[in-house]
Formats: sequence, C-alpha cells, structure tokens
Amino acid sequence: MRVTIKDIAETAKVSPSTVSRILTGQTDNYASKTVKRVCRIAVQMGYQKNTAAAELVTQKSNVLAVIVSETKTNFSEEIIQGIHSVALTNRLSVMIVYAGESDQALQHQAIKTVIERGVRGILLLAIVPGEENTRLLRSSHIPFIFLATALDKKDLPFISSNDFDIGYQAADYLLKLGHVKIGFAGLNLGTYVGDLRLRGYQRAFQKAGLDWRKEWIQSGRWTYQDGVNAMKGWGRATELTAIIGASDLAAIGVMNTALDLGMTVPDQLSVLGIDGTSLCHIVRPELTAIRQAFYEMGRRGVQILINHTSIKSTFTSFDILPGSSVTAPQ
Amino acid sequence: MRVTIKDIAETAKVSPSTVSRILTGQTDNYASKTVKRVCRIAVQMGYQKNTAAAELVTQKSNVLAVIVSETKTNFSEEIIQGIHSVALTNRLSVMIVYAGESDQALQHQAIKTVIERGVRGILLLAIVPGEENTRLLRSSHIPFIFLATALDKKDLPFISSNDFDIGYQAADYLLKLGHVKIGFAGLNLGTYVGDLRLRGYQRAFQKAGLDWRKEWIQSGRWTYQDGVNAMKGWGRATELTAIIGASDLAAIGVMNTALDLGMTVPDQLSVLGIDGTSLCHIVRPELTAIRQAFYEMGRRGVQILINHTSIKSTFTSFDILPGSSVTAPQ
DNA sequence: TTGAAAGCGCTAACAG
DNA sequence: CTGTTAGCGCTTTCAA
Repeated sequence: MRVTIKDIAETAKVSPSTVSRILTGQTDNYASKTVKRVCRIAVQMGYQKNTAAAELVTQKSNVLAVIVSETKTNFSEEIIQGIHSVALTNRLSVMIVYAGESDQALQHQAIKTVIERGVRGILLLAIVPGEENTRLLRSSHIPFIFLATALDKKDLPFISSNDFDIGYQAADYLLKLGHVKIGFAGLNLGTYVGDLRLRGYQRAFQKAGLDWRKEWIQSGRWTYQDGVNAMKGWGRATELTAIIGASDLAAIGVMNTALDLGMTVPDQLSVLGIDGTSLCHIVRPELTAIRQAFYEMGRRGVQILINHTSIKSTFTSFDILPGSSVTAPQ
Repeated sequence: MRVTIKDIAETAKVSPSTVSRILTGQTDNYASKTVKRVCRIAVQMGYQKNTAAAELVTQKSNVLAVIVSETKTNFSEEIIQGIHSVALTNRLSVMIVYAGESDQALQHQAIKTVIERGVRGILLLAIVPGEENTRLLRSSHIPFIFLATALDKKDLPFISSNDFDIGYQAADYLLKLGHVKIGFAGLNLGTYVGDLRLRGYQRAFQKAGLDWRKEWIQSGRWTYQDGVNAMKGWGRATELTAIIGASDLAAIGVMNTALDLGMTVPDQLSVLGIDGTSLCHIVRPELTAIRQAFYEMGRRGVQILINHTSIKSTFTSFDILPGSSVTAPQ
C-alpha cells in the first residue's frame, strides 16, 4: 500500500489536515519546525500524492487534453510543443489521445475518455467533428478549442490560419513572379479547409485577370503520395511552370517526382509548399513554403483555455519560408 | 454540477449500486427492463462517469504514461503509434508527458507527475535516467520500461535494438561492398548507446582485418546539424568513400552537405542512415538505412507492462531499408 | 497554530 | 434481483 497523508500524520503526531495544508504549500501560519518535520517525514516515507483523490475533492484538474488526428500530419509536433511550453509554466500536465481524423466512433471514444477524466481543457488538433461529438463536447462544459483547422460551424471556436488567404497568397506569390500556369496538388476538396484554399487561389487569378484550368487542380488528402500522383498525372511535358503543394509533404512529393522525371527544380518547375515545417530544410532543393504559425497556435490555444475569457476563433499569421524551390519562370 | 450516479438512481428509483453495476456492464442478474431504464435515463441526463472517483476506489488506473525525450528524435512518433495500437485493444488510454533527455529536474517532474496519477505503467522513450530518478521509479512500484535506448544499469529493463550489432552491421554492410574508408557521423560518444555503436563499427573493421582512423569518427548528438558539421569537416577532398550517419537525420545532413559541396551520392560517396524512418523516402537520393523496429518496440513495451510476467530487457530486430544512397566504391 | 469532521463520486462486500 | 453500508485519500470549512 502506498503511504498516505494519514500515515504521515501519525508518525508526525499531527492531524491529516495539517499534513495536507503543509504539503500543498499553505505553510503561512504553521510553526516552521512543524513544517520542516512534516516535510522531512513525507520524504522519508516516500510519500506520493494521490492525484485522483485530490481532484475528486477539489473538483478540478490540472490536465489539458490534446486530441490528435491519427492522420500523418507532420505539423502536430510543433503545435504540441507550443502547448507544452505554456502548460509547463502553468503547472499543467498534458494528456495526448489519438483519434481518427474523421472516424466518428474513434473520435467519440477519445472525447469521452477525456471528459470522464474531467480535464481542465480540450485541444483538438486537425479534427473535424461530427454532429454528435459536437454535442458531446458542448454538454461537458469543459472549455475546448480546435487547432489547425478552420470549421464552418460558426459557434465552434478554432485557431488556425486563414485558409482563404493562404490559397490567395500562395497563388499571388507565384503570379507576381510571373508564373501564369500554376498547379495545385493534394488539396482535400470537399473539406472546408481545402475548399477555402482553392477559392483563395482562384481569387488571386481573378484579381490578376488570368484564367486557371480545372486540370491544374489535383485533389487528394494532403499526403506525399498525393503529390507524387499529381505530378505523375501532369507528366514531364506539362504546361505548368509552378505548382503549389497543399502541404509540405505533398509539395515534396511533387518535387521528387518532377526530379525523377528528369525535370529541374526550380528552373523548369517551381514548387511551393504549404506549412513550412522542418522538412523544408532537409530536402534538396530546400522547399520554399507558406509557413504557418503552428507553435503559436499551440501556445495561444492553451492561453485561451485557461484564461477565463470567452473562447472565440482567431487566426494566426503566416509568412513565406524562403527556400530554393521557387524562381521566376525561365 | 455534473450528473452523478446518485442522480440517476433517484430518477430511476433504484439504488446507486444498481446504477453503478449496470453502467459498468455487470448486467448479468438484473431485470432487463431495469437495465434498459437505467441506461436510458443515464443518457438522457447526460451522465459522464467520474474517472477520478472510480480510480480512487478501485485503486487502479487504465492510463499508460509515456515519458518522451524532448530531443528532436523523429522516431518517437512510430513508437507511440505502436504503443497506441496495443493500448487501444486493451482499452487503455495513453498520457504523454515531455521531459528533457538528460535534464534530471525536468525528468523528475515528469516521472513524479505520472506516479502521482497512479498510472498503470510507464514507458520511457529515449530517456537516460539519473540515480535519483531511478530510485523514484523503483519506489513507485509501478511497472516501467525504457524504450529505444539500452541502459548499462543491468537492472533497468529496456527494449531496444542491440546497438553493438547495429554498429557492426552498418560497417560490415559497407565493408562487404568494398568500402574500406568509412566515416561515422553524429554519434553521441560518452553515452552507452553511442559507445556501443562505435565498438560494433570497430569490431567489423577488426574482423575484416582493416584499420579505421580516429578522424573518421565525428561525434555529435544524433542531429542533422551534426551530420552537416561532420561532412564540412571532412570536406570535398575526403579520402572517405562511405559514411554512416548515427541517425537518419545525421545521415541526411551528411548527404545534403556532400551534394552542396558538389559531390555525387552514391557514386562518389555512399551514405548509410541508422533508424530507417519515413524521412528516408522523401530525400533524394533515397536514403539507405539500418531500419529499427520502432513500432514493434512500442507494441512490445505495452504488452510486457500489462502482462504480469516479469519485466526484462529484450532486443528488437533490425534490417536494411534499401535506398539509393549506397553503392560499391567506384 | 492546529484538529475534527464531513464529503467529493464511485465501487464492492455483505445482506436480504 | 436489489439495497445498505463503508470507505478509497484527500481537502476544507468550522471550531478550538
């Protein structure tokens, strides 16, 4: 049996309440010799607090839950680091639970688990919730926020980039360099985020007074393989002079496939990623990308959850991560 | 206030114990109409179990803790997936806590947190513990196991590859291809794992009746940058015809730097990684690597912790992940 | 400066 | 088939 507060109380010849108060730092009005004695005995006996008991009585928890999509997104690590950085300074611990991206049953399971633990807040990473899970979240009265994915249900709070702007800026960046035939690979069309990015892209063309073509858009699910497939589809003789990857991985898929086809990047084909993760630096040529503020999303998410202000959606900024995979058309 | 079992009991006109039993699935000897009624009411009232209370009374938890090194290791994801796969089928949830790799204070904090939660088991990823933390772990009486890092303290259980063999096989593979001047970049010498890999490498040379040189070994801390630095140090005119990276990232650092220096890979220089993570596929040329069984480490780790057999150290196997970064010397 | 006592929400004997 | 009762380990009034 683990040693309890009561055991300490007995050996220290004080009451359990005294031990409790001292161990939780309320030493203000205790004789300092009592404090010292109790602490010493606690250590000697190898006392470890029982968090479950404490949480039960105080009715609050110091755990933040992060529900992560299982999908191979390589940016979650960065977000989680942001989350940890703020959690640490607030003496919160972090519990990470995996769920499918859109498998509602798995999602339900994950959400239920963390609600039953009475966590202090819930951060949902790249998760798109169904009706029922939305209800479940709401009914828990636990503060929650979605990260890295915008949602079209207006009353669900999220922190993400403005995906319309991302699409717009990506296309605009290439258009301004002089490209006019620009592909878009790996976009998950039919999702809110995917559609927004596409509309941003289209808008940039419209503003430039140029036309885009349907066959320049190759949808997918943000993956490396989607980039590969798109590029294979367009082939070596493509009219495109620049391609936007819907994610870093998709862009790298495009780039590698282009290289495999014997094309040169960026001279024959410019490739622009979206995300700006560490992968950009380790591929050759280094990937130029729209860099999202993932770390910041994590930080801000926690801050919003623990400050008892109202939780509303915000956008984080993004910028261009310079690389060597984009140039003006030759 | 959240709905409790007592609330349900009242509206259903039964006792709390009845509700408890039904909700925990002990419906065997209950009138099925009672069961149905109770379940219906529970759902209607939006009941969510209070896990803290349940764990307090049953004195056991369904949480596995994973303590992860903050160091930029890119294989932890694979291990964690392995952990989750087994956890899921055993209805265990997983809590991930970050700690420094060798910052004993951060480690202590992390270990303490999970012990205080009374978790079911502790998995430590790429963590090398100090004396005090070892004691702390032991004194908790919670089963624990180290993953992906061998330990020289014989009584601490771990699951990892045999690092001596890895070093040996890596060198042997290149020697058998005909290389005789082989570098080793990014090894963290002074650590148990780093030293073992080096000894394996040396042994392979000895067996082949060949000599290695001190300047062929460039130590570091497994990072990309260490690979870059090592290759910069050797320079374009190096006598080396093949290089082993201590990790995939280190190998990629070597490879990219060699390319930047105008060398060709693998013709002028073969590069072999250690780890075999997904990065190998997205770099060009694709990285050939010693592939460790990370997913399996995670799976086996959980199985060992939850089977109440004795917990002892084991090795997982490794193999060669074929790529295009290694060839016979030209 | 300290203690007594109540109770958080749940489970599990033991009783009927 | 169901209820009564006790108690997990902790915190926190209230009282001294």
